[in-house]
Amino acid sequence: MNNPKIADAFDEIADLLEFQAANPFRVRAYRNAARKVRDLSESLAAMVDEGADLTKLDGIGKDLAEKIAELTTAGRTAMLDELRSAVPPGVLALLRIPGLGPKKAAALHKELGIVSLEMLRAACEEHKVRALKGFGDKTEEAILAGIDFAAHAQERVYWATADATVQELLAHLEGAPGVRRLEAAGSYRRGKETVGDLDLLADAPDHGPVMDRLAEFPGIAETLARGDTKMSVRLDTGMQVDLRVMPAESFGAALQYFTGSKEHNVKLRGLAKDRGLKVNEWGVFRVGKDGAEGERVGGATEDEVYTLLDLVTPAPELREDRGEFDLKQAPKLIELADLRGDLHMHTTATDGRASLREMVQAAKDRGLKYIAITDHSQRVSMAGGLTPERLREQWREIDLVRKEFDSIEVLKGIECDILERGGMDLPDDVLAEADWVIASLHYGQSQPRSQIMERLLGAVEHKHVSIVAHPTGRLINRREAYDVDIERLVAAAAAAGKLLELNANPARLDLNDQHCALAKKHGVPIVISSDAHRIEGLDVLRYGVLQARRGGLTASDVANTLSWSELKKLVGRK
DNA sequence: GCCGTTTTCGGCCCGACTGTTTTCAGTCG
Repeated sequence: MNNPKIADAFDEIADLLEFQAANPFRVRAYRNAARKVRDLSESLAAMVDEGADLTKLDGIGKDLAEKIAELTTAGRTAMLDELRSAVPPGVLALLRIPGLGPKKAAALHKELGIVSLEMLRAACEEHKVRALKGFGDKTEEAILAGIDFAAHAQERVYWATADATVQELLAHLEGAPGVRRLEAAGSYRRGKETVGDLDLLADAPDHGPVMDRLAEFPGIAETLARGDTKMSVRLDTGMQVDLRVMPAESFGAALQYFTGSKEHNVKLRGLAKDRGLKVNEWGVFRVGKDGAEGERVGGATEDEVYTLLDLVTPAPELREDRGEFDLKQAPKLIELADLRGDLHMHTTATDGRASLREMVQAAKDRGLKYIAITDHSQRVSMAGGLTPERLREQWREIDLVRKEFDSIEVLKGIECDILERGGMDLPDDVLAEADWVIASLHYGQSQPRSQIMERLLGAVEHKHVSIVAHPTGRLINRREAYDVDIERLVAAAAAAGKLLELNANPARLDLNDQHCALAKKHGVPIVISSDAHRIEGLDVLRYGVLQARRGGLTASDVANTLSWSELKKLVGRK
């Protein structure tokens, strides 16, 4: 059993335990473990095989280590089997309904015997639900409305999609009377690859006008809640937007709090407690001897909050409780302006929509100093992949283009397929002539790990290959990664002096943030590439930069911040 | 269920909002 499956098992255990009203901290232990396992780059199955001490992992104790061993060897754990037999399948679906938590869901199951969304709908329509203690007619109506919502609850959207909505919301709210400051917080501000809902924070003397303004936003489906400081709405797209209106003196504390992540905040508040302080969205407070809230000591800015706890202020992208509390100084993370070249793009020669010259002009317009033209190789027949003859033809065209354009270098590249049986899709003598050779895998994606790794490692060790593109192949929300041993791939790249791509397409973002951190640890340079198939495709680099920042990368960790002549030496091209 | 030079037991972040209640539990983030 692989890491994601183990994480899923722990999450399911947490859900089931919660449903049974188990100790909330025990539930949290399982959720924490699920997250740690998901974040882990090493294969737990391999660690178990090697007899590694899993309790060395943060959040994994004796009990969870045993369950991991059980899951990796037997593919199941007795505890989960027992929980599943105790809770009818379908009951957990109730928890997806907004407003239904474990307590209410358990009451519905216990009192009315409800085991599915369909039964729940019938019970609501027969008004059996409102008769239960703790339920009323409003709850019943909310559940009925929530069933349809839960049935097709949307998944988290790409950061890029969320960004478009955020910009519209901010532009709309800026017009509200009295608004002094406006920020988008939450996972959006942390630059997470997907965003579930939007958190907006406003500094205004009075909450009324700002909330009224939000209510007028075109595309609001309904208002979910509205109080003195907090308002929640749902957009037509299904996305939820939470607005908080806070006074200026609390703005920093509020921004810190609503930026999260949850795990970061839990840790932060624990650290505050150790220091005799309390942190909430209103500020930082001393705690009296009797535990009562004491003097307020700060909270106007985020820096103030962190400084009061003797911490450096981590960039929002780093706030995931993945070591940011140990920072002695804040790293200067990479920025979009640091990128000087783009080394992965397509033209009409294969499946691109813009011609060679159009791509060069568009790249030059965007201030890029060098680009590599990297169309597909012949194996990718659906895209009209290039044979050696057609590739050489394109390179002759590039010779001409080089004379037509100044102030941008155009490199002769290729995105060469790694064949299903292993080996490269073009002969060595052709690859030897290229300035830049990308190796990537498009076919045989469901092969077992051993085969996938043989292909990837073969490419890494190939003398003419510069880099492996979209190394895991995952498509966010759509396709799982190939079965890649990322730890081994990174180690091999380090040994061979090769580079790895961070593909900036919002649907790929491959490598992911944790993989970037792993590459940095091994000293493997990352190249952030657009993989553009049209002119506008060149504009995705910013999403790659966000992902790189989440991995803690600085400009010196990213190879296309170098000039081409520096980068050429790095990859050993003549 | 995890964790620990203050602890191997007793902690484990904190507050807003809603609905169903007459003071609070449940849910959510």
